Amino acid sequence: MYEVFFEHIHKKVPLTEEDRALIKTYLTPKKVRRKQYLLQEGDICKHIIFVEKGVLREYTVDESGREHIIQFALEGWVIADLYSFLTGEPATYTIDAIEDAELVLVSKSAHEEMLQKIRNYETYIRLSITSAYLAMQKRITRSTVASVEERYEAFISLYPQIAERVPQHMIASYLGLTPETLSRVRKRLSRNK
Amino acid sequence: MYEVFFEHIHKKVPLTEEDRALIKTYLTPKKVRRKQYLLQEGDICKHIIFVEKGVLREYTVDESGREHIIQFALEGWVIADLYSFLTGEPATYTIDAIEDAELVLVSKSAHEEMLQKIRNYETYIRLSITSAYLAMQKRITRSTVASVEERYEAFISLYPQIAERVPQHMIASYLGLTPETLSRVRKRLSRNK
DNA sequence: CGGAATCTTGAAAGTGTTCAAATCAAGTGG
DNA sequence: CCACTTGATTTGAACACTTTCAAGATTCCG
Repeated sequence: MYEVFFEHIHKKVPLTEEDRALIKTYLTPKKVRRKQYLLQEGDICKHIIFVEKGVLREYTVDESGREHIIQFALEGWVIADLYSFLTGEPATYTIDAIEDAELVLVSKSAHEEMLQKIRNYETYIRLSITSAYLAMQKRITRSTVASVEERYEAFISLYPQIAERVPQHMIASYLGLTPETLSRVRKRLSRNK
Repeated sequence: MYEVFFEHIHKKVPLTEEDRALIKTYLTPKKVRRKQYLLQEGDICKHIIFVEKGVLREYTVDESGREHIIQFALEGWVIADLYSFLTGEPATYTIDAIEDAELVLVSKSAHEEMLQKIRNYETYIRLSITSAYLAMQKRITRSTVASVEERYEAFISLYPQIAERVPQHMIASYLGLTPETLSRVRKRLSRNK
């Protein structure tokens, strides 16, 4: 239990056995089914969610009812409405499961205590958010610099596992396209090969 | 000297006088003129740049020579090609001054030493990058959910100082539009008021 | 098996871009 | 301080690309 979770931390910082044991006392495991919500817009985000197994997504719904996916999370990824989690404001995003999933939850109080008590936990969080920031920055840059074709291909090569396990219209949503446009983009790309 | 810098840190974490004195030993002041480069694509980003006064911008240039601004930085903001700074890889972004500016530089060795020696510095960095992450996430969300008009108005109300001090075509670049389109957007908006 | 979800395709409409030119504002050197 | 050059903004018309709406084909799942 928590193997993927600790492996993920271990990639960023070394953990002593005590640290590890202490951290375990703060964690809550959770299993969810496909389509199950983990957070709904308007709720307060009470946990940081770590994915041990399965796939989640985070998205907003605009006035006309369209979903805009801002993030996927599969094994080894972290997901939350961070703004809501940190401030206690209602969430603007919804999180649900695309596949049945096994998760590890970290509550706000657990998070805060660990930040204080375990220096390596703070370092882990700092490094994680830094990676997330860099990934997001690349994403923004690509969205203005690259063509739709290039953005799709970059997505496929960056996240092949997501592309395999997630329906195409959700990838379209993530890329900011309609499903129809993505379908046509794929057709164009396949013709040129 | 360094007033804005320390004020900015102080908003996130409390600093003892010793911390403050110690941090000062790691800082390098720098003045630059309008249009002067602080980092060029291909160089290695050797410093985190804190803006005491003036305005900087960070951008990439695509194959057809068009500039895409990914970030502005004015008083109290931090800017760098973080990926290049952290990994030592060549920078993909260029940073230059839009106005004459007074800066505070933190070198990589200074940054690393401070992270180790000053717990509050690590916390400050963690909180800063978290804010930057949240801001960027909102930006991505807006870019897919909101209309061009809404994005422009959101920009103006979020960053009125930037709108005042930066030429309009740079705001267009930041928003992912051509200068012509932004000009027309502004016209549409002013007609409706 | 059967209904729901997903993906594809077509035609029309909408929106931003491109290219060119005119106007306006600003900075520089004489 | 003016004249001149350069940069910035605006406007127009044609064009390119994505969306919208509708419908058909395919796949998935209970």
